[in-house]
Amino acid sequence: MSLSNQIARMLLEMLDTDGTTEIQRNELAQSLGCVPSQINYVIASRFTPEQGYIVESRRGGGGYIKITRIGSDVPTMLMHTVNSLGAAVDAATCRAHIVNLNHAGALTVQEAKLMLAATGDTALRSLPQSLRDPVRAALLKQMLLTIETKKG
Amino acid sequence: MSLSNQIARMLLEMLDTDGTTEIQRNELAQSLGCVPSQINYVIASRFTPEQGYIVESRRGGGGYIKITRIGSDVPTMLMHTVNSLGAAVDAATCRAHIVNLNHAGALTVQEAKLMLAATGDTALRSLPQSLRDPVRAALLKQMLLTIETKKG
DNA sequence: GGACAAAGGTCAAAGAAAGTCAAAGTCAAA
DNA sequence: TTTGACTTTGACTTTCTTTGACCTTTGTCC
Repeated sequence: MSLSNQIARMLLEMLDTDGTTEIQRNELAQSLGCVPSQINYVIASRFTPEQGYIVESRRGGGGYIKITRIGSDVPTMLMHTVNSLGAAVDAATCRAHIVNLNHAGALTVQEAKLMLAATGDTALRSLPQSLRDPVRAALLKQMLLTIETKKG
Repeated sequence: MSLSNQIARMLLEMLDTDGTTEIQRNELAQSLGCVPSQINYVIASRFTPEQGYIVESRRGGGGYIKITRIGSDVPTMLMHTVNSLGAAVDAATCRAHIVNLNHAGALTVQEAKLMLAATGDTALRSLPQSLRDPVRAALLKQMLLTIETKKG
């Protein structure tokens, strides 16, 4: 297996946890026994926007390279989530959906936070238990549809 | 993490209380174990007007450096709105609040849309009339508090 | 008012990362 | 065997950080 492939695999593995990873170019190159610019080559050839990645970096002391995987098809994911929602959803499941969509890049941190605030038990505590989950489902759907409209 | 980043984080933390902070350059530098001019560097590179900060200072005995976050009245506005909310709020009033905060620059368009989606009658239609306005108020409060946390 | 001390300000040099690019190497397909 | 795409390498560039020497402003005390 080529060196580039090894590096790519390693990066891919790091990305697996939560779709994002941050490296120090020189450090990684050293640990792999290659020149630093090799890392650039791998990123340029295998982690392009076309292939679904966003790369940010910073030079100078404390510099870094950050790679983020973007969700394959955001509108589809959103629609999928909306469709998978029944007439009611409990707080934990709802939270999982939101966190998931955020990690997949379908929701910004800000959007996710707002949605968590709206669908959390704190906001719905005035309601009798029996009504919370249905309202939560309606809220989540309505908000996801808003996002979808924006991005679709 | 680089020294500059640490200093920036520290300053940001100090700002969190009320959007303003006053430091003694030499003292802070000493406590961080860096040269005083490092503080200037951090301020020049991360607390510019473009990034929403005003910096004032004074030399000589009793000198200081004061950093103020612009738009620190946004949290105030949000808090004001939250405080003005009673235990219930009807759809029209709620909508007015949101539109208002958006025009005032306290909410982005995206945030406003999400909040409108969550507090609109569509999302709450499964609830009996008597429960809608209280829930709406709780939702709005909870979401505004989220925004506030972000920006305060 | 002048001298001195106590702040903060400026700037340029050195250091630390990452980026670029072109030359050289590899390898499989035509 | 030639060609062309893909890799590997390293010299050089650009950007950001750290440091220290020197400057300016302000306050205090004769």
